[in-house]
Amino acid sequence: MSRLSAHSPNQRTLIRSVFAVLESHYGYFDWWPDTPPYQTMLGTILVQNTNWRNADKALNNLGKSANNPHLIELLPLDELAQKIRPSGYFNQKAIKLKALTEWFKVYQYDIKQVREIELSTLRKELLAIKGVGGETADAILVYAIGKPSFVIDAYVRRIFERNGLEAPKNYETFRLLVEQAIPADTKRYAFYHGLMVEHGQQFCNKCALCPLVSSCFPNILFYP
DNA sequence: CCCCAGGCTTTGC
DNA sequence: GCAAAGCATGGG
Repeated sequence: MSRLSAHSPNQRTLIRSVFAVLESHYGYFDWWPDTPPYQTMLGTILVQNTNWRNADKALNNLGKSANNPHLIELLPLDELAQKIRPSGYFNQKAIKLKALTEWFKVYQYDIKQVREIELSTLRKELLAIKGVGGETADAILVYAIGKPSFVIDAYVRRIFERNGLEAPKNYETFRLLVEQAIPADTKRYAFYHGLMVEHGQQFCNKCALCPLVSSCFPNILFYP
């Protein structure tokens, strides 16, 4: 299979085509729907390098605290760690949840105040939080805050690489590339990332090729 | 027993 | 600036 190198003129076309194929196959769905913003933020930390099943167990263990930053603030660190045990790395993640909550407190735990802030400013603030890297920051931005920042995760990388894209190794470079290929829109960014996860989870991660898209690849590569 | 899952920070070169 | 180690549980 031929690969499109970085800065190839067809690079963005390939990206758009992959999304188009997935969208036509799976149709629209509302991914991560109706989850309260604070709980969504906690979820982005808890799911780091684990599966959603384990992250969800941790959220359930938190009970009402999962959507109440005041309760998380009052919860002793070691108790918090024990509750989130199923998500793995629980000692580190407990510290991360505390740090994230401290950041939220600056805005009086009010998501509306957060949404007043400009995207680039918020992104810098989030990246400054201990335990929040690029992917987590973008997930918080798009799913909890509602800003158009595209999440680059293992699924996005894997699927694009298997479909001929020479994906930038650097996170920021990759994110900007995808964002240049798609109009900035929160709902669309959320949905397209959801498509990647949906598709990635339906196929064996060890497969050399991604069955659905690779079979469509000959038809979409040279599509204008 | 092995490997993997929607990362991030720290350390060492 | 990049590679490697460390963090830890649950499921196949």
